[in-house]
Amino acid sequence: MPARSLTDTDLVDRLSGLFRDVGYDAASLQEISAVVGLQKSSLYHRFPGGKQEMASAVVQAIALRMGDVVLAPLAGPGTPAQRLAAVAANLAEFYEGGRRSCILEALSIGTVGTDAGNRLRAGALAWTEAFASLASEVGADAPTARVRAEDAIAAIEGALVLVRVTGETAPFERALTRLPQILLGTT
Amino acid sequence: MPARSLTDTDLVDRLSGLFRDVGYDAASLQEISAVVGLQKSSLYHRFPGGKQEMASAVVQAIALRMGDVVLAPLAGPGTPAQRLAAVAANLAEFYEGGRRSCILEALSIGTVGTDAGNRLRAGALAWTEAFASLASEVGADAPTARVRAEDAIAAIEGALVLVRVTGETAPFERALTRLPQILLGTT
DNA sequence: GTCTATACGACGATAGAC
DNA sequence: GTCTATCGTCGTATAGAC
Repeated sequence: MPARSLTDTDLVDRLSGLFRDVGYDAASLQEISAVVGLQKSSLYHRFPGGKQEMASAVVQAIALRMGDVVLAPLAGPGTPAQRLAAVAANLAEFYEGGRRSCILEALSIGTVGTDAGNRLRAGALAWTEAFASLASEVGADAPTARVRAEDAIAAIEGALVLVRVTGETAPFERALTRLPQILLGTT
Repeated sequence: MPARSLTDTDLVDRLSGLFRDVGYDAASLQEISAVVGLQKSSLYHRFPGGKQEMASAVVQAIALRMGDVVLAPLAGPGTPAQRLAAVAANLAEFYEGGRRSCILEALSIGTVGTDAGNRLRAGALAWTEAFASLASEVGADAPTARVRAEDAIAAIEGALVLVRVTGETAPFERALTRLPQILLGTT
């Protein structure tokens, strides 16, 4: 089989960056082509389903990435607070201090296909369950744990929106700082 | 002067609905034309600056609307808690229980022009100051008040994102319920 | 002020050479 | 697997009749 000029990983990474920055509909194939360094027809060779399949692959890749960023540290050793601190550090890096958008938000509006949409929902659910599981660990009952998890994710997502509108990153940094309060009930 | 088949208010209201639902780039002139019931050329008569001017007008109109929804009740009579409850009720209606997106989020991604972008930032600032002013009223110092205001808005925006992805409106309702805690420090 | 008709470039997507 | 070249459609925007 002929060599790929770009690994699937690199390809999807660049796609992710673009979709996170401009959303689905504003990401034209022309711009995608420029960003990844492949002609449009080559993109269709990699993604026969076109732009919608690219979006779907991006969501899948980021869901996988969130496994490393969120799920893995939570399953690791240390106290709940220590593990959550590791997650916060990872999130700060993943969102580049709040300057990059979340795919949950950037790809949930517009003409994205059902495939990517379903994967987005699944990703949100997985994230929620991971956070909820940590809350349970420190004594919260199931409904409370779920509420805390959703509130924590909402705090992050909302802060990212605020940062994008205002240009000020402080709200995002605070959202990460407040994670223990929201999730563990630490005062 | 010839009669308008549609008032400016009605026109912009319908534009707002569409932009809130699909964002800027996915709102084609064809769809806009169908939604407002005017031909594309008539839209250019009303908005010589094209789609970007439509988006700008939408942001301006919603900023005005937020005056009634948020600023006015906060300036009215009653205790801070009572006034905030009125705001929460208005927000529940404005966002239709979480099923409609916020323009701050829907129009802050993609190829929206600088005009709409500047108005978005101004709107976010006005909202922040209104909330911060309420927090000050119950004893928070200026920096704390601002932090509380931003956290409150982030909680709402994040909940709206979560609702759009998952279809569950509970996080949004909780965000409104928690407004007093976040903003007034009520436990 | 709204309409029909149209310009024309950009869009997503495909064909076929290498 | 990537490329050049091209398809047909839809995008924003305009011209000019009424």
